[in-house]
Amino acid sequence: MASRPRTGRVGIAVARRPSGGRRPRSPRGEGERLREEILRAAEQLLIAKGSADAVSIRGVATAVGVTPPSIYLHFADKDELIFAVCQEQFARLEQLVDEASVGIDDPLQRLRTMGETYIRFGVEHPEQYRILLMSKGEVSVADFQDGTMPGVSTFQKLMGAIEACMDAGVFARQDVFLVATGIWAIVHGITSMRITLPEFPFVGAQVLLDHVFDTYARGLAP
Amino acid sequence: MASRPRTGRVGIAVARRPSGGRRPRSPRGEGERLREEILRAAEQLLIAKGSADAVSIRGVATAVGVTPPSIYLHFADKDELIFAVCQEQFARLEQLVDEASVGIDDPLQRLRTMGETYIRFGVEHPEQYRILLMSKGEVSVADFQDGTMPGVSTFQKLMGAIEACMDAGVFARQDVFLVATGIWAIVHGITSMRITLPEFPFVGAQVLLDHVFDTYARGLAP
DNA sequence: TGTACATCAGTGAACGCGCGTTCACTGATGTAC
DNA sequence: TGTACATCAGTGAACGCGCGTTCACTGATGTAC
Repeated sequence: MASRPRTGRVGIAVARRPSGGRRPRSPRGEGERLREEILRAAEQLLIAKGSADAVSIRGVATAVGVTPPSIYLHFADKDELIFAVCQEQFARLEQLVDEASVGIDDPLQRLRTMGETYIRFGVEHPEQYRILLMSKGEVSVADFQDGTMPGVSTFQKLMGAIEACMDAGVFARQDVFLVATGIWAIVHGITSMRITLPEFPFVGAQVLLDHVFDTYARGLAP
Repeated sequence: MASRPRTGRVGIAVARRPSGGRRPRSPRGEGERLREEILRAAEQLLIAKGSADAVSIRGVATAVGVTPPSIYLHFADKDELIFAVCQEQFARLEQLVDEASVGIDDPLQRLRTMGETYIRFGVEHPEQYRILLMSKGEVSVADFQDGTMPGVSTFQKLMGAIEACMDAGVFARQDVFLVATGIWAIVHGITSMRITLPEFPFVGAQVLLDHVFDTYARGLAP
């Protein structure tokens, strides 16, 4: 069998300070600036490397232009840093989907747009999506149980759109939560398939999405 | 924020030789035995750890009862070993789905059974499934392009079942490949959702599967 | 106005660890003559 | 039948590396008296 690098992470060029030099110290009282810069660097590295394991404290520190111990001024340990990055990604996905659906009156069209936006986020940010919803342990729903479980508000918007479809007589009336869960599973399936096997859906991405959406909508019709 | 281990792999008890001691040397001419034992140990470790990164050559060697360099008698490097394990998992999934569908005459029922079997494999072997179809780079379709792309025969059986549904008048006649891709995306979505967010589908797993399948079948009906 | 002191935003060096991989070797078993 | 030799299935020790994390520190800036 021909052997190429697979597990190994090779040849990924990684962000460094443009200057290559050391970051100037924040003025007094603005130590929190560094926290932001660390988050940005960690996010970028996560995208470049594609797994939390492959992101190192040292790598993040170098990218920011600071020494490794400085990271610990703002995050208790590596886990807390990775977790913070993931939280931000969740928020971004939610915001995009929320924004996309406003102002669309046709409820079926609104539903379709939400799905398309979700899938586009996944395909355009595959590493973030992978960390968020295809990874093990790095971030789990349980981490959010106390307080703000992410996606709740978006999931509620999804249920709202479905209910609107029922009100409009486009969907038969049935358990909205069940329908929403099913639709999310489908949208997640398409997203995740396109991320893992980008070469696979020899049928075009849009063709597949339209087919699945139309078929499912037809199945949900009264 | 309360901090628990997330990224870190902790406290996973790992297989060792039952005896704890050293493995007896294979008799002459049967050096290939070790290859099998390495594969079994690597598979088990992959399941226990949940990522290829977390499986080490040294760990595999210890589990087998042999020294690390012995691994290199049978595999060129770590990537080749991980890849070989994944190949076996693919074959197992295929075989299960194939076996499950034989002898079921009702084409719609056959389709449903294939999907259920697929999902069950995923849920019961979450780490293998993750490596196979939710991971990055560890195994890619391209690796199989030369020769036997995995899943092809199973995908063809899926198309066969769909075509039978069309012949029986249960499905409207349309592009079989497109329908098969869509169904696979859906089944993959449910599987992957149940693996990543086992706590999520507060609706029961079977309820969700039935709902999605029935809805989709209805959408595909003439 | 001058100065001792506290605070802030970091640094430098080191810790112990596990990793993939290589290299020269060993000792049992079979084979040729 | 005896023995030199080849082969096979491994071993032991070491390589250089990058990792997360800790610890004592430094030097600039503000504040109290």
